[in-house]
Amino acid sequence: MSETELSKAYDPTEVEQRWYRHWMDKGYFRADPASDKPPFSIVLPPPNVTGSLHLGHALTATIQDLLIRWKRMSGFNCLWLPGTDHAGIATQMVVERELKKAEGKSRHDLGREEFLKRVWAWKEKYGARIGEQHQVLGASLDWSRERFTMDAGLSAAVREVFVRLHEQGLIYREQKLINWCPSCLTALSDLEVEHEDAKGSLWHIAYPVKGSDQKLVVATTRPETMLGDTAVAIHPADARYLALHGGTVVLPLVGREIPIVLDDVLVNMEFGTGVVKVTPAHDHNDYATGKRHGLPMLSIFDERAAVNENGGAYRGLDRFEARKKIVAELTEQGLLVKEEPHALAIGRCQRCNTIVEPRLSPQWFVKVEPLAQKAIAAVEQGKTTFVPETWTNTFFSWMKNIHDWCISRQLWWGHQIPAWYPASGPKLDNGTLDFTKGTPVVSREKPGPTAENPSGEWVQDPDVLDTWFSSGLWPFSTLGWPEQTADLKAFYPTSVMETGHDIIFFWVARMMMMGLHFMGEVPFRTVYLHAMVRDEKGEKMSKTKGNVIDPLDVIRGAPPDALLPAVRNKFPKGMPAFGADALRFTLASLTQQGRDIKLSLERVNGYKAFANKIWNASRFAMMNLGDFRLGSGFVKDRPLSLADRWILSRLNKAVAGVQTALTAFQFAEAASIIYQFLWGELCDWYIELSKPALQGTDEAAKEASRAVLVFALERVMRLLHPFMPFLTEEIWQRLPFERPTESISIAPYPEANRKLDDPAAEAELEPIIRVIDAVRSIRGESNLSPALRVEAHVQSNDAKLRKALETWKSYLMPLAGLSALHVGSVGPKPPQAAAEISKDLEVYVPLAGLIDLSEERARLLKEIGRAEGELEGLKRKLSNQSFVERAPAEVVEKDKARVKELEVRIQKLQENLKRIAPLEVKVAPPAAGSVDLREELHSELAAAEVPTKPDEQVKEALEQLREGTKEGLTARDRQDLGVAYLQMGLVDDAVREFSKAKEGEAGEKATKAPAGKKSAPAKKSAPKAPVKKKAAAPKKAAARPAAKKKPAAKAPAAKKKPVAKKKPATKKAAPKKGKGKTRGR
RNA sequence: GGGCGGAUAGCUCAGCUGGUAGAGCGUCGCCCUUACACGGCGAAUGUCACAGGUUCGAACCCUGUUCCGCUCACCA
Repeated sequence: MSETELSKAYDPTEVEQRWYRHWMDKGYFRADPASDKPPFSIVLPPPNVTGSLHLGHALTATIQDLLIRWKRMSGFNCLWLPGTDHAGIATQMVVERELKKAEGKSRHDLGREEFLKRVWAWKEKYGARIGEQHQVLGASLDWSRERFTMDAGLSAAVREVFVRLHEQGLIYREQKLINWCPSCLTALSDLEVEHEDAKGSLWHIAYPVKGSDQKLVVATTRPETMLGDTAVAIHPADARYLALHGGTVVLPLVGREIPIVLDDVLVNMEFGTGVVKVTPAHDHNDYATGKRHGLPMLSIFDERAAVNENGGAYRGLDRFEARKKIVAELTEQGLLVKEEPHALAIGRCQRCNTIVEPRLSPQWFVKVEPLAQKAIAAVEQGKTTFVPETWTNTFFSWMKNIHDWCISRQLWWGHQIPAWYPASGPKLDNGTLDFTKGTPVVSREKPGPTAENPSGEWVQDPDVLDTWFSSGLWPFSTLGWPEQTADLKAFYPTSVMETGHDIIFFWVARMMMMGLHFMGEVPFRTVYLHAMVRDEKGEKMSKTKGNVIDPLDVIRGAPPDALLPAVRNKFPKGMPAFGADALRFTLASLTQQGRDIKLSLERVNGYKAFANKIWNASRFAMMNLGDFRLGSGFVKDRPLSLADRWILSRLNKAVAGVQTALTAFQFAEAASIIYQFLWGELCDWYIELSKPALQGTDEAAKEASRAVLVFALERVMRLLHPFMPFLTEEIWQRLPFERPTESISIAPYPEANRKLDDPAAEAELEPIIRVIDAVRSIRGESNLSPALRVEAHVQSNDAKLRKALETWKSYLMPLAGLSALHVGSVGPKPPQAAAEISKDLEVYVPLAGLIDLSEERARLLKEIGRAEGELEGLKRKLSNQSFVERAPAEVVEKDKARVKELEVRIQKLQENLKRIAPLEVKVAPPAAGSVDLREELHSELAAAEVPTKPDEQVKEALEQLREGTKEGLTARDRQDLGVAYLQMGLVDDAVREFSKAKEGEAGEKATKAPAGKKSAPAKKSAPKAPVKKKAAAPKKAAARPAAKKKPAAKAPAAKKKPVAKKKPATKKAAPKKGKGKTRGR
C-alpha cells in the first residue's frame, strides 16, 4: 500500500503491533537524570507477580501513561518506573497450590530453600508476562529501570529501614494478641482482616457463683472460648451485682475458679445480662481487660485453631466442633439459659477467607503513631494533595486512629527479618530453636561474636516482613536509596501517585510515612485515586463469577473457547479485537465515574468506531491532498475560506479545553472534548464544508483547505496521542508535513494559540449551519429522501447575515441538498412551504407536491405548542412582582427579550400554518355492510373487563382535553388520540376520534398519504394525568391493536385498512404506557 | 454504630459560583450521497429519589426521610 493510501477500515491489531518495539528501540521512554528539563515522575504501582494483568491494571496504566505522555510531549523529563511486587502471602499461596496440583507436594516436602527456588521461577515467568502486557497497552514505561521488590538493592533498603526504625525504637518485638489466620498459619495486620456482617447467636450461659447457689449469666457469641476464660466482668455501678464484688465463679465444664472483676470499660450495663466473660487470649477487648486487671492469658487453640492441651477434654477439636460440643453439654447440664439470634461482624482473612482467630504470640511491630503525625502534618500543609479531594478526610481519619502495625509474617516468601538469635538459645521439643524465648539482635548483616553469644553462631528470624513494608519504600527504594543516586536526586519526590482507592491505607499511607521519615520529604505531590473496575452490571470481576475480562482479549480479540462463560455468552463467536487505543480511550472516558467504573464492551466498541472514524477522516485527507506538503510557515498566511478559519478556531478551543482538563486530572472531560471536536466538528462539518474547495478547481482555495486539513489533523493527532498512542502515531507518520521530531511521542503537545481564535468566523458560519440544520430538519421530519433536491427560501432582515449566506452559498447547497437557494429580506412567503423560524432567520422549503402537507401542519402545531409552553412559563414568571423587582436586571431583561422573540415566532408560525391550506373535510359515508365500529369496540372492551368508570384524575384531564382545541389535528393525530382513549376504556371518545381520523385521511389521501409516524398530539394533549392511571386492565384492548403488524412502511395498501384496526402509529406509545403503569402508583 | 459517596433520558454518566436540563450508547424514521454502514441525516424521551425550608427563582443551598453502595469499628 502506498503512503497515501489507507485501507477502508482501521485494523488496530496490525497497526498496534508495529509501534511499541520501535518506540522502545529508539529509547523515547528513557529518563535522563542529567536532563535540564523539569522532572516529572511516576512510579508504577507494582502489580503482584501472582498472575497477569486485569482491567484495573489497564486503568492504572492508561491514566499514568496519559499523564506521562502528556508531560513528556510538554517538555518534561519524564520517568515512569515499572516493576512488580513479590506479594508475599498471595504468591506463596499460588505457588503452593500449583505444587500441590502438579506434584502432590506441600512446601514442607520441598523445604524452604527449594520452595523459594520454585517461587523465583514463577516470578521470572509472570513478571515477564506483566511487562509484555504493559507493552501491549502502549504504556511508555522506562524498562531500563524496572524493579522488583525483592531485588538486591530493594532488599538492602528494606533491611536498612528495619534496622534504623529499630534503633529509633519504632520497631519492637512483643508478645501480643494479633490476628491469626489458621489456614495461612501466619499473623496478619489489622488491614488484612476483612469484616463481614453475619448472623450468629448470642448464648446466655449460667456461671455458678462460688459459695452460693446463685448463678451469673453471661452472654457470649463464642461459647467455645469459655475454656480460656480467666474472669467474669461486671460493671462496678451495676446495682444488681453489688453483692458479688470480690467473689468468684466456677467455670462450667472446666471447673476452674475465676474471679469476678469490675470493669466499666468492657461492660455495658444495658447489654445482655450486664455480665461479660473475659477470655484475654482470644478476644481483643478481653485482652485489654486482662491487661488492666493483670489476668492470666490462657491460649486454648493451637495454630490451626483446634483446641490445645489447655482445653482438657475438648483437646483436638476444631474450634467449630468445640462450640457444638460445648453448647450441647451446657444444655445437658441446664446451664444454657437461652440462645438468641445476633448480628455480628466476623473477621476473615483477606487472602483465604478463613475466619481469623485472635492469637497471642510474639511478633514484630512498627510503632506507627510518630510516623503518622508527620504524614498528617504534610497533608495538612498541602505538601501532598488528594484527587479527588474527598479522600483527604478518609486519609486523616485512618491516620488519626492508627494502631501499631504487625509486620512479621510466618511465611517463607518475602524479606526475612534481619534479626538474629544465638544458636545456643532455648530449644523446642523437636530440637529447633524456640524463637519465642530468645532475645534477638537486629542487624543489617549477620552479627559476629558478642558478649551474650560468644560463639558467634546465629540463626536468623525465620519470619518475613509484611509485603507492604517493602512496598512502602517503593518511591525511593526503586531510585537507589539508601545510596544517594542521581535518579533519587532528580526524581524524588515523585510528581503523582496514581492508584486504586482500595489501597489508600495499605500502600499510600505507608509510603507517606516511610517517605517522610527516611527522605524528609513527601514521596509524591499529588495522589490521584481511581475507581474500581467492575463489569457492566457493577459486579466485581472474579474468576468464580466467570465475568473476568482480560484486557488482552479486549485488545487483540479472542476465540470463544478462550473466554469465561459470562463473557462468552455475550460473544458466542468470540471477542473481536477492539484495540488498545479503544480500550484506553474507554477507560479514560470512564474516569469521571464515582467509586466504581462499570465497563461495558459496547462502550469500547463505540470508541473503536471512533478510531475508525479518525482513520477514515485521515484517509479522506490523503485522498484529497495530491502532492501537497505542509511547510513550516504559519497556516493562516493563506487565503482561507470561512470554514478554514472556523475549524482552526474550533481546534484552538479544543486544545485549550484539553489542557485545562488534563491539568485538573479531568481525563474524561479531555477525552470528550477531543471526541466532540474530531467527530462533531472536524468530520461532520469541516470536511463536508471543505469538499467543494478540495475537489474544486480554485487552486488557491484548494491549497488553503489542504493546508488547514493537514494542520488540523496533525495537531489533533498530537492532542489525542496520550489517549490513543498507536493510531495517532500511525496517522501522524503518514500525514504530509515537515515532522519536527521522528515520533509523535516526543513531538510537542499542542498549546492554545491566540492567533487561531476567530470569533468572527464562528459568528459568520453560525447562521449557515443553522440554515443547513433547518432544511435538514424539515427534510427529516417530512421523510424526504436525502437524494431529493429541494428549494429553500431564506429570509432575514439582517443584511450581514444575508450576505454571508450569499457568499457561502456553496456551503449550503450540497449540505442542505438544495437545488436552489433564494435569499431575501422578510417578505412574502412561498406558498405551501415548510418553515423553520428563529429570531433573525426564516427558512422556507416549498413542499407542494412533495409530501403530505398535513405532516407539515402537525409539525408546525408542535412547534407552536412548544413555543407557547415556554412563553407561558416566562409570562408567569414576569407577572410575578417580586421576580421583576428582585432578580438581577439582566436576567429580567433577558426574559423579556425572549418573550418578544417567542411572540414573533409564534405569530409567524401561525401565519405559516394558515398558508398551508386547510384540507377540505369530506365526510365519507359508512361503507355498506361494514360493522359498526362502536359496537365492536364496546364488546371487545367488555370482554377485556375494562373498568367502566375512569378515576377522577383521568376524568378531569379528559374534560380539559375535550374542551381544548383539537383543530388542526391530522388524521393520524386523531387516530392516536383514539387509541389513547380506547386504552382508557372511553369507547365513545375513541370512536369519535377514529371517525374524524377516517374523514381526514380520506381527504388527505387526495394529496398523498405518507407513511406517518408522528404521534405528538396524542402525547401532548393527554399529558401526565392519564399516565398516572392504573392502566393495567385494558391490556387486552391495548394489546390488540399493538399486536397487529405494523404496517409495512412502504406498503400503501396498509393505509387503506380501517383506522381502528391499524397499529397505533407509534411504537413509542407502547413503552410509554408500560412506564405509566409502573410509575403510576 | 461512625464516616463517606450515590439516587438526573431505556442504559452509563456530565451538569462549574442557584436562572425550568446535556453527552455517549441504545431506540425510532429516511438514506449504501465517490472518507467512513465501525457511516450520514433527522426524531423521540426526563414529576432531576421523597418531604419540607431558604430564595423572585432550586437538579444545584439547608433540614429530614427512604433506598443503594463503599469504608472504618472491640458492645460481649
